[in-house]
Amino acid sequence: MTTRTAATAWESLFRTQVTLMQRFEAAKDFEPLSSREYDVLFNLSRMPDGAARLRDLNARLLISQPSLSRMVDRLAGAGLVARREADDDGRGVVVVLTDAGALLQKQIGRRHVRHIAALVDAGLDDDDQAALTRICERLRAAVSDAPTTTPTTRTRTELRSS
Amino acid sequence: MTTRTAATAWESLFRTQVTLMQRFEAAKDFEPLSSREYDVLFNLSRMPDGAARLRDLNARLLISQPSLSRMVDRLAGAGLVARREADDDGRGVVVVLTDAGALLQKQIGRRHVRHIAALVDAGLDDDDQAALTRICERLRAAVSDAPTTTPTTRTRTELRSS
DNA sequence: TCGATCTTCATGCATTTGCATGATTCCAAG
DNA sequence: CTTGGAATCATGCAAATGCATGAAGATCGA
Repeated sequence: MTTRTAATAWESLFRTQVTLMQRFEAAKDFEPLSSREYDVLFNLSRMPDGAARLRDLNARLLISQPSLSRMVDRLAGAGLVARREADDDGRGVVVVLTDAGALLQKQIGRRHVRHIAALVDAGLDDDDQAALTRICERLRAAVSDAPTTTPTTRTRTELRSS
Repeated sequence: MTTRTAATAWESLFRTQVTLMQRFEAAKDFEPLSSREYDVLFNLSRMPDGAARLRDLNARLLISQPSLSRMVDRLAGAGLVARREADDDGRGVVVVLTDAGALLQKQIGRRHVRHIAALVDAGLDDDDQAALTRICERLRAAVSDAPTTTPTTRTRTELRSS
């Protein structure tokens, strides 16, 4: 059955991500930031002007909207990003990478990329690396296009309440 | 340069994981648990007797040891796992899946696997799925074998302090 | 134009997490 | 056997996170 190979593929992908990320965390690749904070700066650095709407940033992260809102507050307090109001939408907030934020991202990024290469090169040859990229991009594109399934409302059981 | 393809491969892997996990979270696949709590039950379900040392469990998760210790407390309070003392190590704690925990894991797992298959099958054919599994396992094995790099002590900057 | 609904973001509050540290137990060198 | 250090887990406490909700602007049909 094909559902088994699909589940196995996802499990391999997920576990591999966990294993690699454990190494990055253990080596403190993202210091002096948390990995999530770095991810915000990294995503901003890939945007046209180092800027993105809060909502678009949130769409690329595994973090809730309120958490991102407050994380941006902290990053802004540290001078790594700046908040601006979107000129085309009165509700919108644009997060911009400051010079200091861009610099810090580059510094961390250089160090981090070296660590990535050390681990990935040790396990995969160039063909495997290219294949991995191609397959992941294909999967991600397919999922991004597909509509989000909204589940029927279920109750979140509180573990402590039993 | 090879460091670029390695970084690209990791970035693809990571972003794909984020995208898929966002879907799973949005669909509330793990209800009534959090994804992290489900991951604990899932990992236990794959162990010989549904049991594992706290430290071994921690080695498979992206969570700190104190957090896992307290999460196990909550899961035990909910009757999904039980704590036992390791018979061969006075310090050790063995976490065992209870019948209720095993049942809940299976229920969530069935639902979750269907969702996985729906997304993965939509983007990848069988060959790609098999290749993805093979490459990820190869990478994970290589990283698992490699020794952990211990960094020089760095200071964690508090964002709020500036 | 008006009103209903959706979208976007912020805030109150409880829960969860991580860091630093402490208490035990295990282990290995002498 | 003893002792110093490593390994394993728990706990105090501050910080970060998520959920529920609110405020305010945008959008769209009547």
